[in-house]
Amino acid sequence: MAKADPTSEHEAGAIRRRNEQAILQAAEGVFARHGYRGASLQEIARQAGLPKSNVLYYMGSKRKLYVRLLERMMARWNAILDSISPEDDPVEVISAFIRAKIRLSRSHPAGSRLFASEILGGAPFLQEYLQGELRDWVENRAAVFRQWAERGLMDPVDPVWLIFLIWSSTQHYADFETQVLGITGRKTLDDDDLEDITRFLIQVVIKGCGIKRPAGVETPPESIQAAQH
Amino acid sequence: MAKADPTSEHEAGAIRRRNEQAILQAAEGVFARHGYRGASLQEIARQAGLPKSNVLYYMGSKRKLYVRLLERMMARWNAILDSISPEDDPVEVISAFIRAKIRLSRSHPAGSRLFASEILGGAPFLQEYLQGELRDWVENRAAVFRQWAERGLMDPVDPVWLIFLIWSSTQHYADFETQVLGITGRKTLDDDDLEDITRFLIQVVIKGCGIKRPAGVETPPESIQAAQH
DNA sequence: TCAATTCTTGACCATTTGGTCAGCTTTATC
DNA sequence: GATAAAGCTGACCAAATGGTCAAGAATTGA
Repeated sequence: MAKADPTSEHEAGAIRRRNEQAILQAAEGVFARHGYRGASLQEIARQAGLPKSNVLYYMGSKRKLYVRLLERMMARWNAILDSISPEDDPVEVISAFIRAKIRLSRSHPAGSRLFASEILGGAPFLQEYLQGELRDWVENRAAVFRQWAERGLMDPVDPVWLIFLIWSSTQHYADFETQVLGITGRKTLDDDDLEDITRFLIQVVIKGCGIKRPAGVETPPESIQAAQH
Repeated sequence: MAKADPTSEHEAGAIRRRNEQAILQAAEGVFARHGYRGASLQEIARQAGLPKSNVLYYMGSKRKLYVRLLERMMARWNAILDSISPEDDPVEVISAFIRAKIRLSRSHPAGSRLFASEILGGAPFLQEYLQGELRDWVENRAAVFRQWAERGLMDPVDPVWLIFLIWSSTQHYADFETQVLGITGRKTLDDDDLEDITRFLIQVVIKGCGIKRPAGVETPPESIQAAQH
């Protein structure tokens, strides 16, 4: 007797898709919590509601499963990393980036922690990505920031340190949620909290780096109001 | 034949102290890299240059060893968390805190990562600390920040989010060193880099939160110059 | 000097690890 | 309804895990 109900889905490969999804989700949590070595297929299988053999059947090996999760997270990442040009409004760009980053950490907390765990462990599987795509992206942004600084649209801060500042502070609320909750005594961080945090970070970064709108911009859109005061 | 040279040291307990130190140092690195579950006593023993049995002889169990490392790191932590009063100079206090935090992450990177790994894993061993000492400390600081805001010495930002911002950004350079190095293409972060980062963070936080010196302060000390511009 | 204490470590243990595989059942295709 | 393909999984494996222990070696203190 099959445990899964033979419901509606009739498309080919439906079973595979459903089981893979269950495994990926379970694995993301376990890897995030215990790291690559500390995670066990047994626990992943249990959380996915499947026997261990079945996990191996779909994923091949622990390593392949892990790499697949990393790649999925990097893909989400890349979807955010749209490029910018020196002609863009700095206030708008920085605000949008902070917002997007927080939203990503929020919508995929396990993936975010998985990434953090990988980096903590020395990034054995991500060296290439860090030194390739991500590095190019950072240098691209840094170049634009420098042009903004030259045009007086922001203070001449080191663009790389600025990027890392945004990075770390936004990441923090996903990766260290336990710490934030423990210290604040909350049970969860709700959407209002996140909105507060987002506005706070935008305000501090924009004001702290003296980021200005280029001449000719009149009405600041809603999303940035917190940054003016 | 003993492997350790029977040199100078003649004080009682010298052997124990030396071996425990070797074990603790090795273990800090391994736990930081692989997390509690992922770390193996075998590897710790190897890095300490001792047989596994010897590690157990000194530390009792994996769990005890881990807890001991956490406590050691928390003790270092606590040494930084000196209390402040509303009469202090906000600029001075914030700058000193950022500096101290960076210095700690810098001087004990493995311990810092160990802490991060513990939090990522849900802080199973640190719940008490987070909800006790650390929470009290945060609330204490938050109260002072609020008074500063009332006296117009800083913007009325949420003090808790400010503390977390400082926390996360300073921690980042220890925990995510791999990422920073990979992306910047450096081999190491030297003292000059760290000084740059420190000044940048101090500047952004102080300017970004509109933190001012109280009336009556004339000459800003060297350490803060970067924050004025 | 000699007994007491501390230190050292290989052998060993039960359990868990990632992974294989053969044989089964279910689903898809014509 | 038959054949093929995909899905399923318990039994099994070698290796590694945290931990115990006994017996000997080195150090200490009187």
